[in-house]
Amino acid sequence: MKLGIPHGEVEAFACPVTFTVEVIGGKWKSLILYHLMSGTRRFNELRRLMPEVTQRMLTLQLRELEADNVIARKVYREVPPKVEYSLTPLGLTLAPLISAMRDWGATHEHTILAYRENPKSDNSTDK
Amino acid sequence: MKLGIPHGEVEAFACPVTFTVEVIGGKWKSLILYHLMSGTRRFNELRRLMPEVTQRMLTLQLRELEADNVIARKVYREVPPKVEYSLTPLGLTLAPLISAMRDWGATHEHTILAYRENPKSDNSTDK
DNA sequence: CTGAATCCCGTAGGATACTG
DNA sequence: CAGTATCCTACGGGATTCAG
Repeated sequence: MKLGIPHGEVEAFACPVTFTVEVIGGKWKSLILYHLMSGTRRFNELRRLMPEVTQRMLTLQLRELEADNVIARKVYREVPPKVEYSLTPLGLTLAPLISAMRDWGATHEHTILAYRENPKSDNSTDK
Repeated sequence: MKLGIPHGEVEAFACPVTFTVEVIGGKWKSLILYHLMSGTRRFNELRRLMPEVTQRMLTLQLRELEADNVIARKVYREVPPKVEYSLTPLGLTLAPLISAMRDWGATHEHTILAYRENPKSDNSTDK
């Protein structure tokens, strides 16, 4: 995910939070990392785990994660081809974060979905 | 951030991770939450804390967070107007997550930026 | 001061087809 | 099997102006 930082500039980000968002902030990156937390996965394995992601987007996001050294891509020169993706040591350090995201979502998903359906209308207290 | 779920459908997401991404996955949402963790902030206060965010985007993302009951918006009917944003109890539960993002970024930012400049070229081990 | 309203654009992301 | 290669569109996001 590109931010407003000039290309090729090794410049400190305004805030570390912003940097983290840049690394795992893609639409599918967190989910990819989550599925890799349980072990090495082949390309089509990931596709099956995430049916909503198109093949193209999966490839792109995998490449971005690879470019940040968060995941490793290992190609087996066989027929048929085989490619395995796994977390790098750096990627492993993200595991607690991804787990926290999963836990938070599991805990509050229901409440938030309900709130969206029926938001509080009692702003009257302010008036 | 919209995902491929039909509007108005209170349907469980494929994975809680995806849901969390939807809530805090906007380009600036995590950063907004981070700044609200240190206390209530006025609109222009947030603008000053995040100069790269345009006024329009700040407003939009604040509204989305509000719609998910993650932040609260309190309007003081004065002249000049005054609006305060703060974390709701639900938003507070995100604090550990945001902190973890900040810590991770602070810890690994340098390494990753360096890696981007000079990625490993020794894929030769596989061949 | 805190927005809303417009206008505009780049690109993230989707659908589909083709390939080593 | 694991991708490219195109094509296309929606929306994220910027700049500017107007308003209560």
